Amino acid sequence: MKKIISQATIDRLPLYFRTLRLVEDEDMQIISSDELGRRLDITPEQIRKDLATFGQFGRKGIGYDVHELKIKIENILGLQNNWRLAIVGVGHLGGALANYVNFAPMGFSVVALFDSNASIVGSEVNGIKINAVSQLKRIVVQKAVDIGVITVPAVEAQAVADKLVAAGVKGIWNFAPIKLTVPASVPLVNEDLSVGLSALSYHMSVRS
Amino acid sequence: MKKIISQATIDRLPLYFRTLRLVEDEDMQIISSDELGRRLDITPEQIRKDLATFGQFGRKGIGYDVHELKIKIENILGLQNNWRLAIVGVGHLGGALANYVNFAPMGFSVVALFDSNASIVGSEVNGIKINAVSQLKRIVVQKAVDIGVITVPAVEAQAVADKLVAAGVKGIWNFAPIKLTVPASVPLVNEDLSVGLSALSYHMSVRS
DNA sequence: TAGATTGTTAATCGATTAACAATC
DNA sequence: TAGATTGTTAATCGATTAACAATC
Repeated sequence: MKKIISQATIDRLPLYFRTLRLVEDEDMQIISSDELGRRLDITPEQIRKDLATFGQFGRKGIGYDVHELKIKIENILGLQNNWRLAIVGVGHLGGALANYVNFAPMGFSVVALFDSNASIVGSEVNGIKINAVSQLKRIVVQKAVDIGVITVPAVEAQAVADKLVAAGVKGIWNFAPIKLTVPASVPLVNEDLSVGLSALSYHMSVRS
Repeated sequence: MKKIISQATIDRLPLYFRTLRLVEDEDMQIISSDELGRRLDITPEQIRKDLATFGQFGRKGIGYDVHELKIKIENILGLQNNWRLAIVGVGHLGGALANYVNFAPMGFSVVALFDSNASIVGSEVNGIKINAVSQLKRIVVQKAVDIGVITVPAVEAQAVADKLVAAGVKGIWNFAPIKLTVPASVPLVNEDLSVGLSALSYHMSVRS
């Protein structure tokens, strides 16, 4: 599974995955690139190209087996690993993520919460206890956390990232609006809300 | 301001904007593409290319005026419009966005909340009253809402989008994991958390 | 068979990187 | 002046689109 897949393709795979889950629930057995494309506003050529990147398992003249393709994409994305998340920073956003219902169908589960605010340490969110950040390393190891989610203010984010890396997480999902520096061995994805909102503002402006 | 700017460039502008705000706070007057690039992990060539898209206002041998560039990017992105947001769906995520502190420095303000759950209608979040969805059109007009933020479950998202469009919003920011159909005249930006998290999963998998 | 649809190659398009003249 | 740095052109790289043979 070491084949290089372009980031653009990787970013479309979860859309295919989600749609395949939906059509599987509709008891559809086979789907064409055309139908999949219609449901996602992506050209069928693009979809076939993306899928061809990691093998050929469509049937000419027929289409793709929905279940088989779903499992295949799940494995390409590594979702079958059932990654375990720890959220650092249980403010409004961290709390919302601790309750986020769309993680489960993708195989992610939140197993630990951390906050530096002593007044909320010890309480629970969605049945998960909030721990002090001082306990981060111990609990990350104990709970076998794979992914650290950073939802602290920007000024604290780098320190949290450092702690997560030291504790041995395998990846970081950062919501703080700041550039983080982590070892190349630890994949980092930034979820920057200001980017999408600014793009929206731009498109609204040029149109008026 | 009708010049076409590539989406890739548009998506980097908010990063430049944020960094310029920071360095302005550090009382830096002038910044080079090199320094800006170092702070963002973007090559200086890329930055100069992006900025050159909408005019020339750097000084050769010197760099860019921090304040001037900040204002320029703010105007390109249309942030000076001080867009007014309405959030539809005050669950965990909608509630978190109603409290999100990073909107204000970019000129966005949340002016209305809506939810279909009668048991929370009438209560307040961050000092903003939650209204019934049945009041959406009236209140969107009354409060001069520009942007509709969709944080309802996927199955309800299209209906909410239709209502927002009918009420006359100028743009939609969608957090529901589903493809929405809106008129081409209404810019739509999807904030899909599963994309980033899946990409993280992928990178963690290929590395192990 | 005829119609449908994939997988793949070739063509096009667009974005990034490199290079460097202009100039502060 | 010499050193620094922009703005722009050219070269490269990568992604999307088009076309179509293969084949169910």
